[in-house]
Amino acid sequence: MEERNTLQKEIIYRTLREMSCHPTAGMVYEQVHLRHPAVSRSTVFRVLSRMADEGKILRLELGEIHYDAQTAPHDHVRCRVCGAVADVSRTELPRPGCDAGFLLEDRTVIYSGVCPACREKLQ
Amino acid sequence: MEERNTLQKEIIYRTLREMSCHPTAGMVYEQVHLRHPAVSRSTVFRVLSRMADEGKILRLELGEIHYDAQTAPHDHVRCRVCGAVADVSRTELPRPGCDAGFLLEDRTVIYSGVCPACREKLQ
DNA sequence: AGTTAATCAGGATTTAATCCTAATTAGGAG
DNA sequence: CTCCTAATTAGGATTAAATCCTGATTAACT
Repeated sequence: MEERNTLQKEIIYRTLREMSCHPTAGMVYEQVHLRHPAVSRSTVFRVLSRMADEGKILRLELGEIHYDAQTAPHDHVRCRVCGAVADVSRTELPRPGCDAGFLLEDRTVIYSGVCPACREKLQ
Repeated sequence: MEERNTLQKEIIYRTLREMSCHPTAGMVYEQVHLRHPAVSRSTVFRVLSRMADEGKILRLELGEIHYDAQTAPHDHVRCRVCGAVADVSRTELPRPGCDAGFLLEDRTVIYSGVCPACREKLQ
């Protein structure tokens, strides 16, 4: 028997799509739990992790793992003040001269900076 | 009173410098503990974290936090098979067109790939 | 040498993530 | 439609990195 379509998967995926804040699994669980208290936390963690393995969503490791329903190529920026994560357009990256003999397959670019809201507060 | 020079800091920093594997705090503690069993785990975590805050060493977040005594500009690659981390030369990165209103200050580039040893095993 | 605030040891605590097991259920076969 | 079975789930236990706490220690200034 192959992959099964369950209500839980549907709920979790739809919830993630509605969250534009690049949430952690815990944050997704909180949202899901509001409307669907019967869905367990294990299920949220497991389903998100598997969907990321399958490439249906993106997994972002920033200390804690964040998820992103937007799978088109893009990079990320994290606010060093409040921790907010946002998308930035992807830039071309030349191959590094020294690669230590690794076969390079993919790359993750995370910018660090200050988000608009925190820029105001710092003024 | 300002920062103090302690034997523990000296030991931890020298140990990190001798480890070229981009260790986690736990891995540094293991090494330190072999020769200096009186140094506590809290101290290793605290000292490494503070040194990273001060810019004396680099903090690398890859799920777990790794440290790097090499502070000259460079990027990193992680083997997706065995988890090994190595340095790669840093490439210039054009500013992204869309930055979501963030003030961009820094960036982290982590390549994913296969290390030389795992490339052989996969053959 | 005395003073004091920075630092430490050691253990408790937190928290994200994973693991475990019995119960449930999607989806194919008959 | 009903049965079957393997995939999935709920819920709690467990793991492991990281942080926090408290009393003891100590670097470094006077």
